[in-house]
Amino acid sequence: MTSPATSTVPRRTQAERRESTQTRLLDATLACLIESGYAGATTAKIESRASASRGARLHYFPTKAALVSAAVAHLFEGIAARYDRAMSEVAPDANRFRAGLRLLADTFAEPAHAAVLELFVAARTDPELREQLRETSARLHQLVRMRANEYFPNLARREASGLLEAIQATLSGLALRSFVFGETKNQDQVLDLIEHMIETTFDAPGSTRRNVDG
Amino acid sequence: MTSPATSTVPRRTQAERRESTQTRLLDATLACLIESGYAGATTAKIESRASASRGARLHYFPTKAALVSAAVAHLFEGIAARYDRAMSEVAPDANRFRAGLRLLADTFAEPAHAAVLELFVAARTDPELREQLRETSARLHQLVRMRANEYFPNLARREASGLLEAIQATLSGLALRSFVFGETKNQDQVLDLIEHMIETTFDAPGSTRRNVDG
DNA sequence: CGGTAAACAGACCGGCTGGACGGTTTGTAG
DNA sequence: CTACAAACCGTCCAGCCGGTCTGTTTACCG
Repeated sequence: MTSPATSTVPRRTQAERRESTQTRLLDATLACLIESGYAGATTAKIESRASASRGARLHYFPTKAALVSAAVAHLFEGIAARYDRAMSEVAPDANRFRAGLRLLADTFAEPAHAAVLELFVAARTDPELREQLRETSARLHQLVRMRANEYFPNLARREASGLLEAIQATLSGLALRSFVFGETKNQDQVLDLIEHMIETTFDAPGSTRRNVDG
Repeated sequence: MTSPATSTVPRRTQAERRESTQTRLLDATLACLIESGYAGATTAKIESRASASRGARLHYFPTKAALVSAAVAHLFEGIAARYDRAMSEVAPDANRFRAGLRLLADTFAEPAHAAVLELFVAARTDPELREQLRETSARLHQLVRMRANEYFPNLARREASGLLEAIQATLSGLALRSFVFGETKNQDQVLDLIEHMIETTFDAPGSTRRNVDG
């Protein structure tokens, strides 16, 4: 752009280089987290995977905590975006509650959630990381709640208060087992069951509410 | 026993010393796991907490993996025993399903379960530990299922198939959040809700079953 | 252009972790 | 009471992890 390409190097601008290196480092951090766990995600591995030098990483993230913190934000940003997009793509004619539940289950099942799991468990014994996660996870939770209220307004009623938390807990628990042992055979069965239970509870004639669907 | 107590030392037998040291090491391993997480549970910390020397630990557990493996068995043994005892103490006159659920929730909330969590997550990226856990956790799961079938036979019916897994997943997910952030305020609310949902689903007049209670 | 600062590179070091290993104490059998 | 084995002790060492630091390249501004 600013000068003729005298060499094979594309001659990127500073902002481009900066952005590229940072993103590579953050993505590499998450990949290592998923692949090797929190303890196994050493700075050397991350730098190597990101094709960045020790100095480069240090230039942007002076400490490992800073790197991981930034990666957390990066991760939740991606999860929120994907979740948001998936929710808005739910077919309006189909059983929306069912579709929404499956979509949520899918986001909990994707590999990126393994990184969330690693970070949560690591945060249990790391105050600094915990505070970082508390804030970021609260934001994500609020997004989920907003979307849920928007798509399934009846879930916001007090009779169903705690239902969203219960669903998240269940999906989180299912994800834990599947991540460790790769057991997915019971997953659909369990999903069908809780779906059935929710519909029975909140659609029953004698119940306080008519329908969980929006 | 074999000789007069010439000194203040109780003069323990070999088997006693052996048992004592091993138990101290295993308990210390679990305590460190709960307190510092898997990565933070170093052999030095464990030895120090167990008041055992490096050599003593090495004598019984040649490697850290051996120590952790033994600790896993020790842990699940304890959990199973406590769980078993708690289940058998459920008052037969009270609402047994409700009591059983609360009891199960309690076992998931106790600190020992934090060690389970650490081990599960560590096992995700450690094949050796994973195999060790798979077997042990399958045994525990089977115990829970047996007790559940024994106390609440209606849960074993096919209409409720997967309910036990769903409950375990939910409690596990709730425990995760509470261990990291210490949030317990929503816990009772969620418990009430799923209890209500289960009763509504399986006690409803139009339902296939009458009562979840035994 | 030329100079400055940002982006990047890699050698170096302190600290820690876990294992090996020779030596010491304690229990028990003959 | 003595000899052997099990239980136990603590130092040493190789390897790794993460951070500091000095040097080099690249982009941008005047």
